[in-house]
Amino acid sequence: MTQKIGLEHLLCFEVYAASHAFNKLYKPLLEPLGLTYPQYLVMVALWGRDGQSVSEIGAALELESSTLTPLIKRMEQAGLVQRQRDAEDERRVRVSLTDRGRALEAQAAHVPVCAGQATGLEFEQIEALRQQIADLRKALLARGDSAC
Amino acid sequence: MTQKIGLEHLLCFEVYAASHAFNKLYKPLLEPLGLTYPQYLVMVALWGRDGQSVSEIGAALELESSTLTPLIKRMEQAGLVQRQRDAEDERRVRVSLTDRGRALEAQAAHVPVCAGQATGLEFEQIEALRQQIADLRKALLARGDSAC
DNA sequence: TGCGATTGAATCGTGTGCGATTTAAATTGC
DNA sequence: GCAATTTAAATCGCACACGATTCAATCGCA
Repeated sequence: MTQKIGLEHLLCFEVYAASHAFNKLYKPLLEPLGLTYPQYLVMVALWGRDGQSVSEIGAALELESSTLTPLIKRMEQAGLVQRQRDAEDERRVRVSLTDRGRALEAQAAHVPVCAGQATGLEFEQIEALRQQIADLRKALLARGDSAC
Repeated sequence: MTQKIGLEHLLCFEVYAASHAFNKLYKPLLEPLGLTYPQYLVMVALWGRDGQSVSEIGAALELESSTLTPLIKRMEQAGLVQRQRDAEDERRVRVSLTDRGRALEAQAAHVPVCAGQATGLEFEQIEALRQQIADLRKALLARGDSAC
């Protein structure tokens, strides 16, 4: 017979649980900044390049507009970003940082440092693991359609 | 200055995105079984040991009762499990498989095989990566409270 | 024995996530 | 130059996920 597989042997479950664990770790770090974890990722994207469109942010985060639109609207309500239609292409909505949003970058500088420490890993180990998971993610997305 | 960090260098983001990628991969595999991914995890737990309480399932999956209660109720509606108060301790709710729920195990046997193939990794590589992420998860949960 | 503390589920409110659909704007074909 | 198609956001419905709270059952201990 094929070996019965438990949760403790599923890579997918480990990734799922690790994702929740990161979320729990970030929550108290981001709460003082008034950010949720996905909102923090949007901020990281915008700190890297301001004025991206919703779909560009979606490409960077691998999220759909149906997820991002309400999320970004909440960030706009919080005064962190501004949304405006692109004059060149009225279909696009550009998201740009407010002064408050820009100022938050300095206040959030410690966040990735804290998170890195919490992993209990050295920088090189983190990077190596990150790369392995990045390769895994690419494989999953590529072979997702070719079923089995 | 401290190096500005982008999404492409954050381990947490990679895990977050990989979790979504797994979800996308599993969706078409589980759809024919009438299961969502978290529901599938509950089934795996119950196939391993039937009749667990909500909190035991929660411990295995690292989920709260506020997440599991409605999820399991949906599974009950679908006729996969049955919920009943424990006679020994009326606070506990035991979740047991129905015949249909038990029968689903055979129909789902290919799921982890398909997922394994989609990773593009050999069994030993999967297990090695799984172990690394398991260690990471434990570190994150352990150091979460000791802030920084 | 009795009662305060603890435990196990459930409930509630908020915030993701996504597939399907809709709407409006831009692009393509002919 | 205009109809058909494509593209970008937004909307809608559904299903997690969690913290805070509630409620009932059990436990602990004087």
